[in-house]
Amino acid sequence: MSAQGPYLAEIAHLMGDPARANMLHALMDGRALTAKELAWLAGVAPQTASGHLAKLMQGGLLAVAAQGRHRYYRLAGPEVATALEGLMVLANMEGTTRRLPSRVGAELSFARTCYDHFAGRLGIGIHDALMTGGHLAASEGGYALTSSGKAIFARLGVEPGQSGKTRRAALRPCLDWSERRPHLAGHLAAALACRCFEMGWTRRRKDSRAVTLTEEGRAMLEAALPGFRCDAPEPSVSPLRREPVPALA
Amino acid sequence: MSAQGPYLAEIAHLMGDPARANMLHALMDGRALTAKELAWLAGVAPQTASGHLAKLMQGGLLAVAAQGRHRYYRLAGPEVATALEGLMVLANMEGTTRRLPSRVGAELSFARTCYDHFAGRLGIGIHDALMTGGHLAASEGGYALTSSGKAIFARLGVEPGQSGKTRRAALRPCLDWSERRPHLAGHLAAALACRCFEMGWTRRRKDSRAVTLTEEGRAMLEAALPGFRCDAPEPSVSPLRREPVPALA
DNA sequence: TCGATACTACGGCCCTGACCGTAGCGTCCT
DNA sequence: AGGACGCTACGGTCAGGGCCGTAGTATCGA
Repeated sequence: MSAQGPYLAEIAHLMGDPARANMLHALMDGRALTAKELAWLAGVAPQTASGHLAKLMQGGLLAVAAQGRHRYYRLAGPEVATALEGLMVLANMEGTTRRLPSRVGAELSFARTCYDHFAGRLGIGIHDALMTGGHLAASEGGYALTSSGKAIFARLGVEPGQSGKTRRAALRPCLDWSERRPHLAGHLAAALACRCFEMGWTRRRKDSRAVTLTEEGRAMLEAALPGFRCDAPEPSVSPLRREPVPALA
Repeated sequence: MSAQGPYLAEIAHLMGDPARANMLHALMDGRALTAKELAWLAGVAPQTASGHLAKLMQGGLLAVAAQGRHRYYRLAGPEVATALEGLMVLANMEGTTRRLPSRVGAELSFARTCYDHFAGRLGIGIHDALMTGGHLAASEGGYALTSSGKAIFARLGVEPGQSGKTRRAALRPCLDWSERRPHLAGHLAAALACRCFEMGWTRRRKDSRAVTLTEEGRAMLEAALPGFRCDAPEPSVSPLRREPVPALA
């Protein structure tokens, strides 16, 4: 039986505490945050957060970079984000009874970052436009760009460069937890997202993983990506800070 | 922030108990097991198992079918298996310190079922042969078969039938936790596995997710799938029942 | 050099939840 | 009908672990 169970439980147990889950969720946009920020986000005292972070480190889920008197924590790698996404798919689907889709922040389901790439309707719009345009080809473990796809990326300022014939696919589908359809992950997707932030086509919100698509960004994507569409986000009601809504009872 | 954290933690917490993790792991081959079998596999008394199963049901991770005085539990859906796979990737990778790959049962890493399709080197062999042969094309969220791919599946006795233009891809990559490379999932992969069991090309082990590739099965796959290769499993040392090896300290 | 800040280490409180005992209900076999 | 079996419900016990208090170490700014 290879004794997988216990290890599986070890990892899941680490993610199964509300405070730690909040921290991991906050880190899913790929940024690195300080212990204090994470403590605040998780809703616990810094001492408590420190203990949680130590456990997550020991479990190999986080990596840390000490910089002066700050310690910046980030997810240890894309596999961690992938695993979390898998759980979030369940968390959003489980028993139609609870968690109605409407509860998901409108901005968040419109566009957000997923570790290092775009998710939400923006991510899906990009995926679909490339797919229906025939710019994606099957490749080891995911997609590769066809020549027309490479041209599109080049036009957007992302050099598809071979990146050394790596094992992992440059692009791969990643199931979107809010839309329940795939968007694009992989290092080319990350490079595209990076380029979008760099050029001001998209902007990060301050205290959320939500992303804003600027007018210029929309124009650029529509020009470069025939068939791209991505309906505007509904006007937000309230930023809805933290203090999670009361559990289901 | 959309209060994802708490829900995420809820699901992860369910998976984070050793007994429950063992149950879920045992169900990952897609079969349905009775409460008593699961109790035995998890190493707890039936009363305890019953409680765990109720929790997993309420969490939406399991589905149950009552048949006479037995209750057959199974995973609620492929998403659950996917989420578990995501965690197992972490569990096998985490800190090179613990869990050396050698600990994974040789038979298990050679061939096993992953929910409803093949994983391990067998699954990867199929994936790679189709991929390098150019039998896969990119498709919404995964792969589709090219015409040559359809011919191969037809030759193996699997009718690729459109299955009604569903949203989900017929084939999609699924990261293999033992080999750390993708194998094929999706309903066509499931149909292929089903066909292989049906024809006696593969056989299930009794108390393990490991799968045996018969001589006939190997011959069939090599004949139908140009480029297919799948090295034999190392002779197993001992079946290594359960009683998980002592934790890392 | 001194204080402020960021973080971690330790200790004690307390609650969640895993466990199994007994008991009860429904189903199958003879 | 009677007994065996599969499963679940309930109650008591107990350990694991989350929480924050205080205290200690390292870094930055003046």
